[in-house]
Amino acid sequence: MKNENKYPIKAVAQKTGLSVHVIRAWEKRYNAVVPNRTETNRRLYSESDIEKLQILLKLTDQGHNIGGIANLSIDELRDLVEDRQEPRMENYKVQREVRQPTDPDKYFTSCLKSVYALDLKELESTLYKASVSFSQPVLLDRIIIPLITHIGDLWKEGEIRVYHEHMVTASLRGFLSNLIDTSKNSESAPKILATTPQGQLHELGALIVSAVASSEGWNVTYLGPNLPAEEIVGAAEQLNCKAIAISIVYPLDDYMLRKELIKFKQILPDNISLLVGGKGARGYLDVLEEIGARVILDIANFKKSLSAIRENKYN
Amino acid sequence: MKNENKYPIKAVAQKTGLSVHVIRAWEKRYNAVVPNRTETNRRLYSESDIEKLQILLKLTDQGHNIGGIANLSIDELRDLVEDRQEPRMENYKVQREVRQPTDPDKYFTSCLKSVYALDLKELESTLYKASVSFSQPVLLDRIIIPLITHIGDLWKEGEIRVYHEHMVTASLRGFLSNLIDTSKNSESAPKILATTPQGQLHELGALIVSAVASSEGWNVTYLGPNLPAEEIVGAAEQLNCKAIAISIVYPLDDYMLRKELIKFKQILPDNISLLVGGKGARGYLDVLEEIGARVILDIANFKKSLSAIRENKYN
DNA sequence: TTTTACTTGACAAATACTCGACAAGAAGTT
DNA sequence: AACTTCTTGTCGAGTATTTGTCAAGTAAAA
Repeated sequence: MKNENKYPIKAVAQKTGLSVHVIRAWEKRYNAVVPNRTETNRRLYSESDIEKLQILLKLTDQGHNIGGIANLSIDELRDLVEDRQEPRMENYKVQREVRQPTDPDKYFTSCLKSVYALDLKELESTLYKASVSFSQPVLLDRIIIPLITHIGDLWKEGEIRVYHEHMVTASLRGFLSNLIDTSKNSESAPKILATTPQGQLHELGALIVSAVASSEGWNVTYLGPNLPAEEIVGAAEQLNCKAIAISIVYPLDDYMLRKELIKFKQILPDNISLLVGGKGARGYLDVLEEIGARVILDIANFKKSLSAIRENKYN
Repeated sequence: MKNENKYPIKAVAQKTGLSVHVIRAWEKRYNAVVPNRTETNRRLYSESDIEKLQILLKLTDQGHNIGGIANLSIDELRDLVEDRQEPRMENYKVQREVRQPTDPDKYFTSCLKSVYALDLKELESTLYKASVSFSQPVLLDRIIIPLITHIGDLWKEGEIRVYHEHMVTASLRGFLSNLIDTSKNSESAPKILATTPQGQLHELGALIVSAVASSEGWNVTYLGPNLPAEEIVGAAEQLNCKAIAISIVYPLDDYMLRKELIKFKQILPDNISLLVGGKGARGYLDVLEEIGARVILDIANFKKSLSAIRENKYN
């Protein structure tokens, strides 16, 4: 058994939500928890000390007076805790069973309709429903990505107005950032940074990339669109990222963007991979080759590159 | 296996957010991290050195005293780190709502720290906790709005880099769009559209506006930044909005923006109110008067205008 | 030369410790 | 209902320890 007296009083206070005053008072008055001390008389608590304090807090919230329960053992305390009602599994089950196997395409067209109608509520609730019915890959591949590319096409052809595109972006951004959920993947997962280079205001591509990378177990930081090369690299370095993913949508050939991309050659460290995707990437193949970037043509391709980088075949 | 000792102390300071003084002090006093040296006695840190320092910093924020943890191994340290993701709701809600340092300022400074460290996870989890502990107005007035204005100031003074500002934007956007939650307010609630005019890429102001309006019971459609006047009005008309809120941050006087604003005079229907806010709005008072816009100076002001419009005293 | 990094020693602010006191509320008594 | 008494969270004063910061002098780099 390890000697686990590792927590100073401040950490205990933060973990339990008690104030340091109260922790000391409980010790002095009732010997609720008597921690070991360092040579210089500082308190050092063990994990079970903390657990006991947590239970005591819960019990006092439930009406017990601290003086009466403080000197009980952990086991005795546990018996006192009223267990709250069980999680409501039934609800979930019912949903699952009732749900009929539907076609992703139906959701897709339904989303599209909402976009035309500028009906945000409808769009979001459809997306939400879809996210319950389908796995994340299906959701991405069959609904969200088609939706985005379709919107992109319509926009280029002038079939829809700018505000349509903005609305979809805003809406999907919210939806996808839920999907990404930074806290999901562990600290130790490899990190990737997603953004678009300066001048590129269309961020949906970068959002897709973020969602895919997240579902592949990466730790994604999404920085929004329109960042200069130095900033992208600076952020990637500070975050210790293994890779940078940038998305280029439009236009197909832009002198400024070309200049912006070339900057990467100078400032990108060896141990960071650069992935470039999006419809617009084709227009810059020569520059991309020169700066040593990987060009991503589709999602499958992107996933492959991710796992290659992860296994250090590259970098 | 390359044992890469390639980071000089300055780089380490930038990556970790610690000062060079502190890094050296930790080495001298506790041998926290003992880097290799060049032939001329300069420190050269490895990646794992940096990682250890980052973990140490996080742990000190979590209440550990540096002297007590500095000589632990990386693995031992990792075990100590709180991976606070699964708040078992029962514990959390009951405890946190009642107890905890109920000081919004603490959350504010804690958020600011996370921004400096580029620690998205930490930032979002702090915001989440704050949203549990405080009412929405307090959350907005005491934490989020100060955070945004502070970031804005730092940015203007060149104290932080562009990617800091982007990170906060991306993160807050996700967070606020949850807060706004389009489906919350009823169909019959008055509608408002929030955005920024063409050329204005800073969207945080518009996001605040959205959050406030939503908490006042409006039905908010957030269209993201950088929309031409025709598009804004077009969208407002199609959505049957009672009001349009646009945010101007910077620069204080821009010819293009002036032109953009004047367009509203031509195309804005009588039954739609135009509200203009943000630090940058002061620079355009003359134009704004001409186009019949309401200038919003602060949040209280904004709320008043909203209820006035709602009651049809105006429009 | 000017800037940056290194070491050492010193200082001051922050933090933790003990003890004692106070006040609001709960519980018991008249 | 009014009055004790008890419980318990909070605070302050005084002391000790911990820790971030800085200055001075030297060495290396630009």
